[in-house]
Amino acid sequence: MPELPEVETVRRGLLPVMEGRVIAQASVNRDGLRWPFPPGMAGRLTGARVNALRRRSKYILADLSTGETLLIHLGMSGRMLISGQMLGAFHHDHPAPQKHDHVVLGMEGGARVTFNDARRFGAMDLMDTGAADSHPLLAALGPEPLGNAFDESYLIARLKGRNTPIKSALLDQHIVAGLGNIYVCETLYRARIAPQTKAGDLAARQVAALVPIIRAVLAEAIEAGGSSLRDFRQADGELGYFQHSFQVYDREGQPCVTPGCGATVGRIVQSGRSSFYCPQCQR
DNA sequence: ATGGGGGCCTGCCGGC
DNA sequence: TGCCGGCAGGCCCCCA
Repeated sequence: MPELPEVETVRRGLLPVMEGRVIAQASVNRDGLRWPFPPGMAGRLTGARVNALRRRSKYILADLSTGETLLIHLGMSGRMLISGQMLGAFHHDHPAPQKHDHVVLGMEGGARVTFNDARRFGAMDLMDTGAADSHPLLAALGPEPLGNAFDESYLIARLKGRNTPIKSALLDQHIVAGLGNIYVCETLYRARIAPQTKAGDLAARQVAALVPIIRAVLAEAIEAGGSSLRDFRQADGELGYFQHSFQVYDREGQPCVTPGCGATVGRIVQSGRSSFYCPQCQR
């Protein structure tokens, strides 16, 4: 599921129940997910106030009153569920525990945040807040695509001479942090660039054009997520999954949506991942 | 350093 | 109905 827009949507959904609130009781139902949890994680979370809830790339970071920061990564199948809180006009009681509920944060005031992750590719870790930027998972990340450090000259410099397909380059979190398979497909479709094109073969103006397209694709998805947040207040409390219409992703065999194109969306596999693209529009 | 492939896990879906 | 292969929105690690 979660690329940058989905993670940002989860963060925004968690804000009203977590930011400024104390974790009254943390409970952990297994030793870890992708990696073992840090020693004594439940105890280190219990009693801590969440001073700020931030996002870096696809990671959610909760700065705690204890001087530590909680890192949360949703992996492929991680979900956050809020329960026991007045949400709009509806009150959500605590549902029965579900399979794969791994971590439960009981917040002061009665809300409950449950981290469920079937495939367990997700992660949680704790670090000193002052050293958060040097955490192994964060230290080598490229710039935020919606931030000032990501601009045309940066991307041109990073892609220059690169022999890897542009699809792989944009998926590389060291180059730009937060894009995943869906939004790279959508970006290349809008940019009319074939996913197989070697990154270093693109003209500077083509690379420059990618920057505002990446920003727009992500901003539109975040906007769609915001709409889903308003809807979810009257739905079921599960954060982060929202209906968003894609132009090429997962549309293999369907007609290209570009007016007058008439071609059929294709799919190729690059480094083990599906790339959806229009063979007519994307060159 | 760069690029490609394997592996981690479970669930779901389509075909037989 | 059941079984099986293929697939899934992420990311680390190892190899050439």
